[in-house]
Amino acid sequence: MPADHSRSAPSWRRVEIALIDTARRLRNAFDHRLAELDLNLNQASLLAFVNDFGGTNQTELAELVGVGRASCGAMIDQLEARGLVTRNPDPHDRRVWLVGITDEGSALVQRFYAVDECFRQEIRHGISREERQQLATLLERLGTNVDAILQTPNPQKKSSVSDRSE
Amino acid sequence: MPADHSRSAPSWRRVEIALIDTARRLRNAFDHRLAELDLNLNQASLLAFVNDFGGTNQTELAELVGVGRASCGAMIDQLEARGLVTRNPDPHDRRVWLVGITDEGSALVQRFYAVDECFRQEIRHGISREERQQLATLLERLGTNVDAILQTPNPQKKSSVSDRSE
DNA sequence: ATCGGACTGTATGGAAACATACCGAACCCA
DNA sequence: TGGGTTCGGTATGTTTCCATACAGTCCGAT
Repeated sequence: MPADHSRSAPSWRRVEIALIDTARRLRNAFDHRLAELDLNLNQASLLAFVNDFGGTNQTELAELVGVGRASCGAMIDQLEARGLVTRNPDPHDRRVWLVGITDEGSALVQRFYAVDECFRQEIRHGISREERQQLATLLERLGTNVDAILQTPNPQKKSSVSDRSE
Repeated sequence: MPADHSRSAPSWRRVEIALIDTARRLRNAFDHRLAELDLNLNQASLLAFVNDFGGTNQTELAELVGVGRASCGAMIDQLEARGLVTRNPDPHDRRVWLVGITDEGSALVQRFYAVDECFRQEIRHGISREERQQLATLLERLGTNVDAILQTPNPQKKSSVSDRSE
């Protein structure tokens, strides 16, 4: 536990780090609760997306969940092996799989919703709706700034040969 | 990029998920910038802690940075191999290493501070000091709730064989 | 003095995610 | 009708982290 932070807040350790740290613990707590369903948060998210949206290809799912295409494929492998989702060929494009939910998967999503509801209730203890709204707004703006940075090549990169064709 | 979220906000996807997602991108952006120093965020944090606090044992460092002891040891191995930190025996306890910073490490921390300053400035674009303060407060409260959950054994655990003796 | 418990650091195996490279399929545009 | 480009999915290797188990050390109770 990060309990005693008497020496843990030097000048450089500010909100951004706290956000990353809180998110990590939040994810751990989420996973902890979802262990009951033998799912982690990403798997549960994927499952819920498939449940809500029906036939979805893997690349889109990867973007929605926030992982790479390879990782997403591996996740689908696992869920498919457990009989929770199915891969159906897209009649219009022989490259893509349309991922669909099974009855069993759908049932598990319902249980996920229940766990999620309970979890969220505990997490939000002492935090008002307005505050959550503010939080969402701030996160949105932060995300915008972050994306701007990620799209910047880099101030000065020092990775060996900087081969830029233009 | 999570760009087009036109279908990415079903009923269950709320603030908590947005927080985790934003934190992930924030971390990526941070690492992206720190690549210039051949450091990731955890390494930089560790280095800064050692720089600010001097002789610190590994377990304490692990808690401060927010990783396990084993991971922390591995990180220190790397930093030590690069001549950025040193392991000195504790005269009072032969189990512990007191991790100290080298001149080279201290110099790198200064560069880290510079990168961090610049990064933070970009990240905070359009976000006022009061809003950051609010954000910090909310994160603090969220963290408290999360810790409460993590300390709860679990509602109903179903982890196969919960063997105690062997 | 010594025994058991608690703690520090390390070794090991495994999970999750990424970046990269690749193959086949689809698309585009002459 | 071709040929180059783009795109979906997968294979591969690496990185990072964790959980567990272990050896060495300290400390307190007896």
